[in-house]
Amino acid sequence: MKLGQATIKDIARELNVSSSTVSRALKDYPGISDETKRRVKELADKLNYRPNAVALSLRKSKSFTIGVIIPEVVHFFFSTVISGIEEVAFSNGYNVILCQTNERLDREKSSIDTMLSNQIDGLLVSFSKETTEFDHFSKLMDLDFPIVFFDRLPEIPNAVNVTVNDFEGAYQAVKHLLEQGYKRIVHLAGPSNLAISKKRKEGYLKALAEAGIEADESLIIECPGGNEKESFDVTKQLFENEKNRPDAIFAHHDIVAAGAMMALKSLDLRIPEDVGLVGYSNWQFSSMIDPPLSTVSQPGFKIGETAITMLLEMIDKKRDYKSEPVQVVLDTELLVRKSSVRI
Amino acid sequence: MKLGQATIKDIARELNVSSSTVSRALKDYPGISDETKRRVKELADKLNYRPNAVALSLRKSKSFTIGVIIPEVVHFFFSTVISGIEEVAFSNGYNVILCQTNERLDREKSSIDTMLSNQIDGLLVSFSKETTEFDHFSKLMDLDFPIVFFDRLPEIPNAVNVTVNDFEGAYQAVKHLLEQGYKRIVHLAGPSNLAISKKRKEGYLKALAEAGIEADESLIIECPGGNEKESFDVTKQLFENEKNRPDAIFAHHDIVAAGAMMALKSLDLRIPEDVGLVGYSNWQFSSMIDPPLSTVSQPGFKIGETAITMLLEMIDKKRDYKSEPVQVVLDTELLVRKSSVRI
DNA sequence: TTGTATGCGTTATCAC
DNA sequence: GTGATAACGCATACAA
Repeated sequence: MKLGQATIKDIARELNVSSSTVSRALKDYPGISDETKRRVKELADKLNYRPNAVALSLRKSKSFTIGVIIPEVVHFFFSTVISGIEEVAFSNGYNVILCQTNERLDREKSSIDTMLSNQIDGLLVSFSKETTEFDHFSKLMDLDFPIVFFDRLPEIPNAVNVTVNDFEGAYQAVKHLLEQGYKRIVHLAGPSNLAISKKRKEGYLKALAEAGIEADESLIIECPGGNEKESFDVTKQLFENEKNRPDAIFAHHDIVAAGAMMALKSLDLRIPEDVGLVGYSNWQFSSMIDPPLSTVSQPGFKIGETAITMLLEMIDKKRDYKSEPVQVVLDTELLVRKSSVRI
Repeated sequence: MKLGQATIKDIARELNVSSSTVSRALKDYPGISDETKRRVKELADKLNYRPNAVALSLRKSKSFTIGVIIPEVVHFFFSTVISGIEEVAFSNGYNVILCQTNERLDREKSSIDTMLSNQIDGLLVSFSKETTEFDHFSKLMDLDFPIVFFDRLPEIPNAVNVTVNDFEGAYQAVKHLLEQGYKRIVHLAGPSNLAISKKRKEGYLKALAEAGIEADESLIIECPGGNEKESFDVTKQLFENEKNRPDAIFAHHDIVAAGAMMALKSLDLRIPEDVGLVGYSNWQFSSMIDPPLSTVSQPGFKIGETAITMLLEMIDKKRDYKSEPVQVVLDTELLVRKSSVRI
């Protein structure tokens, strides 16, 4: 702070009343004369009085601030989630403190520490790729501190969380490819330590199994980096050899799909005629590339909205999430575009 | 807050010393016996003591929190800026409170109010498209409240700000198109009330003038919405008629360029052979579309870094920005890709 | 209808 | 070396 902000005391002094009177007048407490109220409010207005939220936090042991831990802000999906969080927070009078971990565990831990120092009322978390043990979260949960996880699921019993149905999303995507007549479908998978990656892989496997196709482990390739270059290289190598060449790709991520698409083009393979392609996440660019990329859309904004709504309920103790833990699973939507339609 | 956090008082009570002693011991003040220090620190550790930043804020009239006002989080450029801000803030022990205005003035004003209530130490602002008067900012600046504007420049004398050289960026882009032999260059411009839009238009005009080409007002079309659909429609109409058809487009924004690209394709015009295309901002998708889009890249991360670094200097009064106002202008970079290269 | 006293957690000032 | 006290801004239990 910096501004010579007027306080309740200033108003009280000027009006020759006590600070309690001013405090009560400002909040329309019963038992204050209309005349006093009028004078107080008038002066408050004139002095541009603004309650000091910090003092209030201290007094009430409540800060109306929630912390958000996110791996990377520069990520279409996450920025959408943040947007949803911010909307609901704002309209409920809450502030949002944002920390990005850059996928690092130490950042995650120290960010949480700072936020706790700042007396946040609750925490929304999508933890880092490095996070494999969850003590720093479960300790807090044991103390009844409100936490809602989103997108990435911790291995903590009864953790309240919001995710999308990754299994179903992947299943639908691969089923769609099969219906289009593709047979040898590659899966460019995510880092195997993330639950979302596992779920997507399982969905892929289920669709194959249902179609009576035996899964070929050599067609499941991990692309943990999630950048174009990585999947470009992987794809190029995989499709170079004409013999027994795959005819479709299900990528765990649109960026990965984009890299694959470039690799296919560099090999003069046509999409969707020669190779079908489906991504994941519906990044903003996906509809703009050529051919437009089929993808599984995750409701990022809604994830954010849902997560913070639940968090606020926990904070206000409107619902007892302790006795009735909640796992919300939101539906994905398969967006069929040109890259996977050949019939 | 929520956790039954240990306070200095708790430690004092348990150790039968006064809170002042504990406070001093924890901060290695001189004049405290090593023995006491040891005992205090040990217990603090055991109780997982964490200083209450809210109490500190109140005491010190300083919150180590800065506010960020941004039009939209879901915007590649802005998310990059936020990322830069967050990095520097974190490493300097500052928190970031984020508010998005959704390009609305009322949101902007009320967000600032809440943030001020929360005793932020300073403000980073990219104001909304609706903002045409700047009293709500200049009032604060008159009171010496630290504000740094970025990307969008307010009409306030001596406002400290960080922008990119939009004039030069646009100039380079159009010059490049001219060098490639394009002659009738359309400018899909941004909202005319934003300084950045004006600058880009001026750069466009200068490049034309230098090449001895007279500007044709009918080739400058405003696309204030900045979405694909808008520019798709505009472009389609503009290029439908073969007679006197333009042969290049300089869009104020990659999304706008993407819409234009789709329109050109729908008219079976080839890029870059028939029509050259350059965008602005280097969105993540720009390198992945077909053909890859030439664009003017803005150093978003660096803008964020620079803006907050200056803000922290203002807060710490390391430099007197009042007597020596600063306008930092960062360079853009023209990324030449396929969409604009025909020779 | 209004005022007084106290405390939220911390630290600066003065005292011993 | 250490302790008591006051203050940051506000709300509230208790008095009057």
